[in-house]
Formats: sequence, structure tokens, C-alpha cells
Amino acid sequence: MRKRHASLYALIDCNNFYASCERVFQPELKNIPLIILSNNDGCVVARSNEAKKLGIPMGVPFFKVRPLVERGDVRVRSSNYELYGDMSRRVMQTLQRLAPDVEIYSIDEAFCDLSGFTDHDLAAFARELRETILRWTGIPVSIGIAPTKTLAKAANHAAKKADGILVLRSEAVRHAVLGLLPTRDVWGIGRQHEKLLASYGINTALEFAQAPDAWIRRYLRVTGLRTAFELRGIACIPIEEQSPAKKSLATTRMFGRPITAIEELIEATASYAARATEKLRRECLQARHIEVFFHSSPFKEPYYQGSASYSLPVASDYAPEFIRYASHGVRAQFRPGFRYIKAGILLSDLTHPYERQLSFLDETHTEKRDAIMRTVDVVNRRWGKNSLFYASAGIQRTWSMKREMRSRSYTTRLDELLCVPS
DNA sequence: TCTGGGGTCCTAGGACCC
DNA sequence: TCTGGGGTCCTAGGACCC
Repeated sequence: MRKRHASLYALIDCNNFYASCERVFQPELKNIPLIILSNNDGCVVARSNEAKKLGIPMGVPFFKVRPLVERGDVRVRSSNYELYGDMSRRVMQTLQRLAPDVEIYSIDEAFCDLSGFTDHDLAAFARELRETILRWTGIPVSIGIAPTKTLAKAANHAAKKADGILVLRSEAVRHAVLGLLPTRDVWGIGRQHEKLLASYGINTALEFAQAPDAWIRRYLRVTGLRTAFELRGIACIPIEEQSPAKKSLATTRMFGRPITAIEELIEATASYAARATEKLRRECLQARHIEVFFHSSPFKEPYYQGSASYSLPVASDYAPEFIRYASHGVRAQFRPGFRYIKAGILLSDLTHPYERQLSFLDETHTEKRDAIMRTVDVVNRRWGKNSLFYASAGIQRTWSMKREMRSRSYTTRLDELLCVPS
């Protein structure tokens, strides 16, 4: 009988990731205010600690901080996503060598499952992890450790303000951390919910966690309730080592200058469609649905947004086909007289070859049963996030979950798997 | 003058069927 | 005559994440 441990997760988060990446190759940028700009140098997407201290907010349009740069108070770099992607791979590979059950959550964050670690192990483990990642990649990270992923996020947030590592296991630490954490900084609570909670006098994570279930369910829906459970220490969000299959894929861009002619719009969307198709092929996927959209500036009157979407008769990854649909959509929805600033292509209804899941069929007879169970587990994890939670919270299943459970690709796969003659 | 790009999940509501 | 109600499928839109 395997002994069950209380759940314990770590969140490893790279500090000011894009800024840190630039500093690895340009050490002269260390210890000074540094900001990184988005694609067209439109807005700020990363800030060094020194830049944060100057009060430069995340996402602020560049023209608002340009004076600081011109005065020489702040250094600035355009973003270089190839570099960041490469640095991210190095960090994650290092992590995967040192830590168990790693889930790569984003370009600069990963969870891992530390259930079973003792307190003594934890401190040593976290310290070694931090030092090794810094030594091997040059990227500083913070580590938060707690019984749920949402609490690990909160612990990480607090760790950034301390010495980079925080273990949130005891009730006392949990209260202290959550009591100081504004609702907006809780993983899963955004600006809208922050406003709503504030209007009811709820301003900290602790106050939110203590609100009645029914109230949370009513105003923040089931995702909000899940967040509250997690803040109370009840784990609802498991580690997903295998990343779920992608469901949609987009190529969208701001033009950099307003476009008024339909020809230019058609040209732009055609190239986005071609780029989206490249991504599709690279990931061995095909799409059955394409949406094209374009709009003028939402900050200016008059505003117009055009969009069109089409279902293909068969899934495809053939660029000319998507380009044809895109230009057809633009022609159908184009309105002259507007200054268009952005357009995009969204491919969805993606299908994929089941290579990964099918590989076990080559294995020997005795391993087949285990392999099937593993596959069932993978499938369950994909649906399970909600199905488990709904069951435990006694909440009605939602349409989207029911829909997914019936989704042809999974159910037929499962039927096939379970009917494999032994 | 100048405001990113790429994703996921949940819910409401209409059309349709039995 | 009365006009029910549940399930299914789809879409739009809003919230969230990095």
C-alpha cells in the first residue's frame, strides 16, 4: 500500500524574465532601470526591478514613458522572442533534471509536484534549484511552495519581495501571506472581479477565501469557487505534465500604421493566414475552422470591427485554401472609410494525429493494460479538471464539459482503446 | 501621433429535436 | 384545445492567464 502524502506544489518563476534574458547577454544592463517593449514597440511588456521602482506599470503604452527614456533614466530594448524562447528551454531543461513532475506553465513559469518532501528536504531543494538555475542559465528565479497551485503562486509572489524562497505550509503563514495579498494578485482574479469584490468590501485574498461558497459561486462562477477552495488549501488543480492538445491557433498583428485600402487588408490577412498555416504544419495539426477579423482603433471614433468565419468541409493545412477564405471574408465585411490598425486569423477545430497516444500499441501484451490505463488517465485529466471538481463540490455539470465528454475524437479513441482484443 | 500577441475556460441564449 | 420540458448543438461574448 502506497502511503499518501498531503499535496505540495512548487511554483518556479523567472524574475522579470525578458529583462533578465537581455541582461545575460548585455551585462551592462544590470542594476539599472530596464524595460522591454512589445512587437511594434507599442507598450511595455517587461520591467526590471529598478524600472518597477520608478513606477512604470506593466502594459503601459511606450509614448507615456518615452520622456523617462529620453532623459536617460531608463534603458529600453525591443523584445526578442527567439532569445526568450531559447532561454526558457534552458531553464526548463535544467528544472526537469532536478525536479520531479514538472509542468511547464508558461514561458517563464513551471510547477512541480513535491508531495512527500519533508520540511528539511524542501529548504535544501529550493536553495539548490535556485542556485543551479542561476549558475547554468544566468536567470534568477523565485520559488513558492504550498499545498495548492494557487497558494504556490501566492507564496511565490511573497517570495519575490523577500529572499526568493517561501514555503507556505502552516496555517499561520497562510493567513499572513493571504492577509497581505490584494485580490487582484490572486491567480484567477482579474480586474473585473477585483472591482466587483471591492464593491462588497473584499480586498484581500484572505477575505475572499473566507467568503461563503454560495456567494462566490453566484458572482464569480465555478472558476472563482475553485480559486477560493485552492486558497483554503484544498487542491483542485492538478499538475499536468503532458500539455493538453492545442485547440486553436492564431496569427494577429497590429499594422503599425492605419490601413484604409481593402487591397492592403487582403494582403495582410493573406500573409497572416500563411503564417498560421506554417504553425499548423509545424505542430502536425489540421484545422476545420477559420476566422478572419480586422478592426479600427478601439480608442477612436468611429470604430468598426469586421469578422467572418468559415467551416471547411474537411480539415486542412493547405495555405491557399485558408488564404482564399481570408480574402473572401475581408471582401464581405470590409467597410470603406475606416482606419484599420489590426487584423488576424484564428484557426480552430484543430485535429491531430494520435501518434503520442498510439505509441503504446507497439508494446507487448502484458504492458497493454497499463498502457490503456495510462491513456485513460491522460484523457481523464483533460476532462477531469472540472469533472472531479464538480463532483466534489456538488455543482451541476456544465454544458461545455458535457460537450467535451461526447467529443467524437476522444470518445471513439477511448472505445477503440478499451475494445482492443487482448 | 503613439496602446502586444497568443491562448483557455465558462456561461447565456437561440435553434432545433423529440 | 391546452402548449412542456429536457437534451443537443452552436455561437457570441466575457472573464481570465502569460
